[in-house]
Amino acid sequence: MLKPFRGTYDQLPAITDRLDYITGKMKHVARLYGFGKISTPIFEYLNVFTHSLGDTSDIVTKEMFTFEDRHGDRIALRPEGTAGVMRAMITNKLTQDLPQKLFYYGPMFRYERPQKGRSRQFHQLGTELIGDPSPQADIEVIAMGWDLLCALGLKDKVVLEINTLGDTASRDNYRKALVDHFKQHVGDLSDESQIRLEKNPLRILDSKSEQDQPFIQTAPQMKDHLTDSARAFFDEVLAGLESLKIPYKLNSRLVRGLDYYCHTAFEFTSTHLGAQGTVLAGGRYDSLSEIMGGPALPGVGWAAGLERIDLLLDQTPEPARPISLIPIGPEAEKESIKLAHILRQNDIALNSKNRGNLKSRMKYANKINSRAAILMGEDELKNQSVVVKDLDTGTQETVPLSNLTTYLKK
RNA sequence: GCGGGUGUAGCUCAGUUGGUUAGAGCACCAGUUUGUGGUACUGGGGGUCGCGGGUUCGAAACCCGUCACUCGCCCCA
Repeated sequence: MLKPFRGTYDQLPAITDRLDYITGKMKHVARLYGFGKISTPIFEYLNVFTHSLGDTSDIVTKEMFTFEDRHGDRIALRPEGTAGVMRAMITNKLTQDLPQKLFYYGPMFRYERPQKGRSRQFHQLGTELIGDPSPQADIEVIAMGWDLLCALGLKDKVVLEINTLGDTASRDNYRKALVDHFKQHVGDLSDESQIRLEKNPLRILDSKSEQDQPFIQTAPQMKDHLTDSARAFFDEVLAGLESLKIPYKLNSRLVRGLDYYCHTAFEFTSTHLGAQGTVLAGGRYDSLSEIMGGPALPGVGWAAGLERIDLLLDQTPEPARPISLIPIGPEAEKESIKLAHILRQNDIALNSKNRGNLKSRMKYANKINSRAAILMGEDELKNQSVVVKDLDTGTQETVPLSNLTTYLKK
C-alpha cells in the first residue's frame, strides 16, 4: 500500500474547498485592514531559523526538517512564517518603506509526532505589522484576528488570552526573580521543569504537571517586575481591546516558546481541539530584526493553524451548483460540445457526464447536485431549441437556443 | 522522543471457544423503463483481514515485531 510520509496528507477537493474558504475569509479581512499578501520560499538557509527562533527552542533543537544541498549549504523547511517574512523585509529593503502590513498562508513543516490538529506538514495563515512600535498596532492586529474568527463563525468557540512579557529590562528582572524562586524548589520540580529552569524558565509557568503547581502558584508575577513604560504599553493595549468590545482573559502564565517575543503575547484558544488548544497566536517581536542582522525594527503579528480552524468549522458553504447538458443521439452529441463551450464562455458553470444513456447521465446530474439539466435531442435540434428541466421541482420547459443564456441566468 | 488504545470493502462496522470459497448496511456500476434523475426492486464490481514473522492439521481471531492512525505527555498554530 502506498502511503504518504508520516504526518502528511493529500488535500482532496473536499478539503481544498474548506481550506480555500478559510483563506478566502482571510483575504477579505486582510483587505479591510490594508494588508497585502506575501509569499516567501518554503525553505531557507538554516540560520534564518536558528538565529531567529533561539537555540534552545524545541522547534530548532528537534523539530526542523533540515538537509544539505549539493554545495553543502544547510537548508531547512520552514517551521513557521515570521522568520522568512522578516528575512524578506531585510532582503528587499522594505525596511525603508514602513510600516509594512503583510499577510501570508502556506505549508509549514515540523518533525513532530502527529496528533489531532498536529501534523508534520501543516498550514498556517498569519499576519505581520512591521515598523509600528505603538500599542495601536497590537490592537489592530489582534482585532484583525478576532474579525477573522468572527467571519468564520467561531466567535463563541474561542477565548482570547493575553499577557505581557514586558520590554527587555522587565523580562531580565522577571527572569532573575523566577530563577531565584524556582531554584529553592529545584528538587521538587518535575523533570521537564528542571530542564526548563536552565533553558527557558518562563515556560515553567505553563507546565501542566501537578507536581509543579504549588511552586507556580507562589511564583513571582510579571506585573510586579514591569518597567513603567512596559506597564503603560500593556494598559493601552487592554484599553483598546475594551473599547472595541473584544473580550479577553488575562493569563499571567501565558508565555511564548520563541525567543523573539516581547510585550504583548496572546492566544485564541479552544477546548474543541484535544491536547492542542491554540487556534491563533502571536505577539510583539521588537528584537527579531536585529537578531537576524537587520536594523532595529518593531513588529507584531500572529499565525493560525488552518487545519485547526477547519476542525472548528461546523460547515462550509456549498459550492455554486452547475448545470448539466445531456444530448440524446449522435447528432446532438456533436452539437452539445459546441453548446457547452458557448455557455461556459458566457459564465455558466456546466458539468456533465460525457457518455452513457440518458438515464445514467441524468443520474450523474443529480449526483453532482446540478440545479438543472438541458436536454437536447433530434426534435430540439430541428427547432433550434432545448428542453431545460429544473432538477429541484422536476418541471421542464422548451427554450429557444437564442434565449438560453438569458434563461439560465435568470 | 515517552505512555495508553485501535487497525476487516471507498465509508460505518459484524465475524460466536481458532474450522469450508470472509459478511452486512451505505456508497459505486448496470438493469427493471431504446427521450428523463432523486424513491422502489433486481443484479454486479470491489477485500494482500495494516505489514512481516511465529504457534497450529488449520489464523481475520492466539504470540512477537513493525507501520499507521488515535488519545495523553512534551511542544506548538
